[in-house]
Amino acid sequence: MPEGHTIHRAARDQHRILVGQKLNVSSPQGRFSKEANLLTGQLCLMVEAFGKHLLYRFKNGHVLHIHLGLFGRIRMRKLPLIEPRGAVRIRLVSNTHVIDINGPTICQILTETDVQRLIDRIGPDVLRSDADPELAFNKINKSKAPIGRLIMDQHVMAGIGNIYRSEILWRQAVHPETPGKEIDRQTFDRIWDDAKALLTLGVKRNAIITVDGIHPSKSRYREQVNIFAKNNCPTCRGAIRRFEISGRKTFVCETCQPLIKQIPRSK
DNA sequence: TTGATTGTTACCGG
DNA sequence: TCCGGTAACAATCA
Repeated sequence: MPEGHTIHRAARDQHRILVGQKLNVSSPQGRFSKEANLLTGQLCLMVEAFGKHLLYRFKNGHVLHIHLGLFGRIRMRKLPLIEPRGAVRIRLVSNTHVIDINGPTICQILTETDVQRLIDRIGPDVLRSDADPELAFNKINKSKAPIGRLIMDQHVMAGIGNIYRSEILWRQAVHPETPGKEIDRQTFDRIWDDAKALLTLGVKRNAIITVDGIHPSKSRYREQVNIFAKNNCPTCRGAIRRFEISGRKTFVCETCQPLIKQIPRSK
């Protein structure tokens, strides 16, 4: 179940394991052989994440850029090597572990210039300590686009995916169709802080947990959510409305997240 | 076999 | 220029 938080989680774990080691890099299906050849035998200096983008920095200046997209996933296990499972595009092997990356939409080598362009392109990442929420608020504050679109727009702020958007807005009692410019600073801060807290928890538990005080489910899907793909609101038991924003399913409890009407102009 | 999916980008028209 | 819609791509599972 890859998503923003999983990527950060992977970055953090792999950071510990890959950094300071020369990696054996291969492309079991041959699709990224060129990238693998450029990296194999190179010393890994750093692994970091910007939003949902993962960067592996190597001593020779090459940067491996991975984005998992909708279907990609990363698996890490201890040696010994086993047969690649599914469509493994690239395999990173240290002296203790193997990391298989399946189905990324992006798997490429970047130069430092490319990296800077990437970082400039995306908004502040709620999970990074160097993130400046001001940048996100300034964009939201000027936009009449719905907040449900804006908080998931990685150019505005980075890290939130489709499940978290419905969950965060429900938790903060904000209707997803509220225009960005009607979100005041205090409300924005609540959204930002909640996103940060939920994504941090997600990284820690490696599952999307948005219900307070609950642990990952033991079932196949470990997620624990309030309204995403649910029929009834856990608070008021009312029906959850589902509709699309930016072509993605969104969930809202119209009772607990009323759409605040514009204040009529006074004459 | 079909449909759905925790994402992003390019492109086009208004 | 900005905004919204659509297609394309990716892999897996029920």
